[in-house]
Amino acid sequence: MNQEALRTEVAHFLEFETQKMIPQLSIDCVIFSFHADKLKVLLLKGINQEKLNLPSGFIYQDENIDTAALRNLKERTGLDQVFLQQFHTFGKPTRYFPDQLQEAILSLGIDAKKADWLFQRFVTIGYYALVNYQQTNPQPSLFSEGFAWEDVEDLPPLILDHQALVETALETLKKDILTQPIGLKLLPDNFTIPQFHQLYEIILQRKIDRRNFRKKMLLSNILIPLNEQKAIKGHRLPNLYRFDEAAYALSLSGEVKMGF
Amino acid sequence: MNQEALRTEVAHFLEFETQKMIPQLSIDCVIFSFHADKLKVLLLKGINQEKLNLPSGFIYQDENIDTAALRNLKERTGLDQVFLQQFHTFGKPTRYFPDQLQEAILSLGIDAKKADWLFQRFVTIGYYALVNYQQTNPQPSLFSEGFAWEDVEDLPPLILDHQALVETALETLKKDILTQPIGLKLLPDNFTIPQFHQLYEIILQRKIDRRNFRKKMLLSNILIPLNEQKAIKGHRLPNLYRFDEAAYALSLSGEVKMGF
DNA sequence: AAGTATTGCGTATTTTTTACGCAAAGCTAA
DNA sequence: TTAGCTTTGCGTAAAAAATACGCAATACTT
Repeated sequence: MNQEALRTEVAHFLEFETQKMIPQLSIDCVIFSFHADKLKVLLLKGINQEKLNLPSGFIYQDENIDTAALRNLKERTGLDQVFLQQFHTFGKPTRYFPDQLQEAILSLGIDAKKADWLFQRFVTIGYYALVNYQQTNPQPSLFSEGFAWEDVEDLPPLILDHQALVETALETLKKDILTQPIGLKLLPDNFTIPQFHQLYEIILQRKIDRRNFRKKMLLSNILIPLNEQKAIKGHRLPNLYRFDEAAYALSLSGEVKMGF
Repeated sequence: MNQEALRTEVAHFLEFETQKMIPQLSIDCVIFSFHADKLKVLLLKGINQEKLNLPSGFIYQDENIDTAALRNLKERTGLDQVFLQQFHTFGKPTRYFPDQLQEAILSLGIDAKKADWLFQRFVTIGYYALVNYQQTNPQPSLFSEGFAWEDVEDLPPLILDHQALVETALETLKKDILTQPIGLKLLPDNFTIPQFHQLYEIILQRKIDRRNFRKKMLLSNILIPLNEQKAIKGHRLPNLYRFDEAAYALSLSGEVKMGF
């Protein structure tokens, strides 16, 4: 997008959209996917910014916050039916639009008074999404000029407290692994047990004996064998499975194990 | 408080305080305590309101949201060192100050224009607190005229979505029981195993064999026997214990059990 | 002194988790 | 062709945790 077109869009946003929105409150999305045996998070590159940022958005006055999060997610990924969970709200008093990005906006020739709406302190509601890497088609947002899927175990520098957001989202993912269909939402439709195993090791952040993992998953009856193998070079071919969604849901709805 | 004094206070709040605060964003606290073998939640009675409400508050522009929650909690309970956890943010577009309370405010002779700040849509950040019933000294707030500790299992009608807030807080409490020192924060300093057991049954919402509960807790080493009994009529006297806080903390910090 | 209710302590069984051996399958290199 | 390497798939055994439940001790009531 060229400078002039950007200026027009930003000016329009500040002139007509912001007045329909809740001030000082935003939504940040931590969008996870699983690709090449790694857990990835979608990041955007802000205009004139070195550091990357999470996709963000605002809330219309007549809009439910969950709906706003879904809308933002759709704008950013093109996806309609997304697994989305609120995980935490962040409200340090120093949460402002990054300085460099402020300068970039103003240097477009935007009315500073209008831009003030953006430059106030913002409290942000964090959501995490689980998406299928293959089906996702990321799009940069108004204030960004590119995107990237980054490995959660090797994140580049992020703006503001976005690093903390990702970490908190990961903690939540860890807690939710027994109660949410995380495998179903992150893995491709057809997957192997080793892939599933790898995903668990990343999320739980520890080694899990692969033979015990396999046994437990097979006994739980949530896997439907496809009688096909995945083509991989160098060794025995792993079997492909898909989830029995009903059985998966059932195995999750069971009471949280509490030691009693 | 008489009408005139209330009018003055509300007018002052709207004139001088609201302009230092984040608009359309509030904090609601679900304050739990344990008393007479029941889990209680602190509720306030709004002026002219039939239904009860949770203690609420607002956030100053230069204030961390967690700090704001603590401040509100202190104002409402007099407690300084409180266990407080954010659990969810609620944002239906129809979250407004209750109609009857709006009328009550306006009937004081408050400038309607000023009062509009209060009557906007509000998104609210939910926190839950665990307090020691004995040490708590609840105080009604600006817009309320009384308080009550109500049994979570038998709640009276609440305003807006406050019922949902309590339920979500309870769900969170259930999830947190293995990772947070819930017994320590809710039980009196000296307590019996049957009390602890009762608390667990209420939070987990199911029967737990009392003999297995006792065995597990004693083996976990978090209980220090006091060599005293609690005086209760009608049967054998239960032993009193206090928590070994370090051991309790240690038993919680352990990895979440995930079945692997 | 008998009856009732609750606490404290113990044993036995079942279920779940953990540890780990080993053959099968597919590729590579000699 | 075959030996070697790697990863997958399947199995057994031991350890740990959860569950079920019997029963005596204590304190009050009648």
